[in-house]
Amino acid sequence: MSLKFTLLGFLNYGPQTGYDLKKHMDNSTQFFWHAHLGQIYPTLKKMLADGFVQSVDVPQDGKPDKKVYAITEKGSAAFLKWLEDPIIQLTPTKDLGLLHFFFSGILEKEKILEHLSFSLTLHRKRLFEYQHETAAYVQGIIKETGLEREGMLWELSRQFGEAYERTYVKYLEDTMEVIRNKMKERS
Amino acid sequence: MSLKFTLLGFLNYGPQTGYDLKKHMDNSTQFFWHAHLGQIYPTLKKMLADGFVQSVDVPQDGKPDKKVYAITEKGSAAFLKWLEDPIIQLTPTKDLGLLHFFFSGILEKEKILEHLSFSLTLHRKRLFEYQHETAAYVQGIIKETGLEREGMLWELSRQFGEAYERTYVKYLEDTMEVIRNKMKERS
DNA sequence: TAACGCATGTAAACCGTTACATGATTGA
DNA sequence: TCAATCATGTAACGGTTTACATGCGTTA
Repeated sequence: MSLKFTLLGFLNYGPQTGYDLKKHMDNSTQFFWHAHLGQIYPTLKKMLADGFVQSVDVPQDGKPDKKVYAITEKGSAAFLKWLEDPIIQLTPTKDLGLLHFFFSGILEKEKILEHLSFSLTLHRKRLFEYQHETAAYVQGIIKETGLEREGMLWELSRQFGEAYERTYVKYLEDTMEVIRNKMKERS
Repeated sequence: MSLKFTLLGFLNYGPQTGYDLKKHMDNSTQFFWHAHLGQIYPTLKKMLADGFVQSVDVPQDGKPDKKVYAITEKGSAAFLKWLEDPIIQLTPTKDLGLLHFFFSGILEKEKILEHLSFSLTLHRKRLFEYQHETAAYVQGIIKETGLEREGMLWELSRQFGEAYERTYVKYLEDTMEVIRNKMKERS
């Protein structure tokens, strides 16, 4: 249900192919909504059948044909309706790393610290990505499109990601200290 | 695949029914791993068939019969193996609220602020839950079980939830200020 | 008396990932 | 020459939610 609105959201900026949509998602919504091509193509097909989008086949030479999708009146209306209604529930979170940590009581202290350290590496890397690659991409798109108002929201969304990873990194650092200093060795 | 390990993790503390497992999850892992009974029962059945757990039927009066599951040697070994291997990838995040915000450029400023304010209410409530209900539950379970080492990890996991919601609340407050002061009205 | 808690389960529907299949062009 | 990029799609599988079905006891 939400992938549909994600796709409508991007198509609302202009006509694109499924392949383009995937790339845009990978560069922006990736960190709060992602999808694989194996899900995107069938979803677009269904949206076409339901009249939310139209499509035009564009032959290309040296490359496979493109199927360019554009949002319809019906699609626009459905998207606007979705935007105007508030999101009234928190999206349930899943985090394998935390689950793993939660159950780690039977492991040795050193092993727990090793796992936390690995997790820290991953989150530092992600934080760096937000601060550099993602930040640059957002600025690039803003200049390209000239969409100042939208651009502000894109940049603020990126800032959430940055704040989240900053918190995660700090948490892992602090937690490692606590485990190191306060946890007893296994008996 | 991960629900299996979640269930093994709880069964590792002692034999329980599917219904018990659901309640424990709702009170602890809920915020980083959750499941419905409609998924838990079939998963336990499969784990039984695969030899990871055993079960005993316990008749009760005035209440339906219980099916109490216990972890087996094979289950223990599989769980320990899972614990010892590091989690080498970040779990992809989904957050409908952020997705919605990301695409809100065509809404009026007031509407965006309204949505953010609603989200803020939800996150403040969740933060409060972490600080009170969840904190009390964790302390209760630690006293009940006397598991000091495990208890430390349960409490640290709760603290992640608290830190996360604190960051979220601060982000929403700051973001509302930015929108209020810096965003142009729709032209 | 209506709702909630206890307790189990199945079935349908839906969402999401991975693998398979095709095939030319471009860059390392 | 190998990998990546462009471009589309299907199929199999797996994970997740929701609805349905049952039924007694307790509490509001």
